Amino acid sequence: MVVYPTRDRRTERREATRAEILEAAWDLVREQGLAALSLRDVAARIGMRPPSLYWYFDSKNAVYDAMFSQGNRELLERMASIDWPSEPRALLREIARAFVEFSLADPARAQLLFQRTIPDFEPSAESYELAVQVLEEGRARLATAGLTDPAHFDLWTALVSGLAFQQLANEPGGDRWLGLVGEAADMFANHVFTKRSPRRKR
Amino acid sequence: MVVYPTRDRRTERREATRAEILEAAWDLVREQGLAALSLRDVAARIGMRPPSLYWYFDSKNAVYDAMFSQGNRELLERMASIDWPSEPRALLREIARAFVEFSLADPARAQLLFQRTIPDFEPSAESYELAVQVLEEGRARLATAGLTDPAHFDLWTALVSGLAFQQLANEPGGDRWLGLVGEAADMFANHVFTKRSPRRKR
DNA sequence: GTCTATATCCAGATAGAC
DNA sequence: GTCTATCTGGATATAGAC
Repeated sequence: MVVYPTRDRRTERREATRAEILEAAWDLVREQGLAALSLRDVAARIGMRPPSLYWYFDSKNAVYDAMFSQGNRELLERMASIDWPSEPRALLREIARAFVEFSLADPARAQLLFQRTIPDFEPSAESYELAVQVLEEGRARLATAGLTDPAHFDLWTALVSGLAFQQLANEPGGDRWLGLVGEAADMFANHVFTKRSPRRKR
Repeated sequence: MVVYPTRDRRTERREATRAEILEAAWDLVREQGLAALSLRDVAARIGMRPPSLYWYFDSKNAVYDAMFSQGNRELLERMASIDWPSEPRALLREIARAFVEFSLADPARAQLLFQRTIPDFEPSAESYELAVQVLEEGRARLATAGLTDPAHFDLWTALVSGLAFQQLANEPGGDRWLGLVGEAADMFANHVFTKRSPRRKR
């Protein structure tokens, strides 16, 4: 009886090369901007000819798609690795800080994950699923602080992403908005946790 | 004695054609995305051959630059045309609403003005001056409500642009975040207008 | 002012040899 | 798996005729 190996060395090697291609692609978008990515440059960086990349990826957008899912996975891992405080206000501050720092750490990645700026690219269903998961876990984390109002969650994402993108657009590498994360989280906390006398509807 | 006309019809015609080119460029970026703009398409749309555009603009980035300054001028006009309430909280709500509506009205324009997403494009000194003016007038308007803390202004721009870009990125054409403008402005107002007992520094 | 013709370059993608 | 050769199309930009 023939015994087949359980590890598929060919598949492993293929995955390793795919990873190498993606690493080169990340380097390039970090250096030249997300939209400036070209398969020629990717191939050159890893010592390949451009057509060879097509053995690993069906198209340029497939590369973007893999980067998109990789970026979302990184965010999920990052969020899962943090020891979250249980006190609600502290929790909000930490979430905001984690998201803003994640964005500032790699502007091109943030652009790919959170903005719609590549003309033809739309994430595949599988990759999009990861983005949904990011959002759902964020929602769940806020729920542990007692925040379950969907509108409050939307307000929260606007506030936090606004800090990150203002920092990136107006002072990349600086900390003017990064330094406001704590104040912003407190402002939000005061808003959602403070019981006020009901006012007239707007 | 020869009398020269005071109106230069040639210059007027040239300016009219420049405006026509820009209008076509706006149409195209609205349809296909800001980054997808090509001079071929612009020329085709107005019944010209691509080289002819170079009589009106030095380069493609010069077209982007003209669009950038035009967009900022539109925002300045829009802001100048509004009859601002004097009551601070109402003022904040109106400013936020005006900015978000301006952004949603033309996503490509908002991308050009407020994000850094075109790899090679940087606004000229003159155009950048307009962007600075937009910011300074915003700062001045908040100052009329008694808000002069620079950090508060940064927090404000993060909050308001965050609403606009979350709307555009996640639900273009919808109103999930647009509908939060009033609540967001109130949250900010409560934050900056409420005197609290001083807390320890963070 | 607008054109034709062209230069130059770059892009994504495929065919098919090895 | 990776290559060479090539297709096809697109881009910005310039030269020079009209």
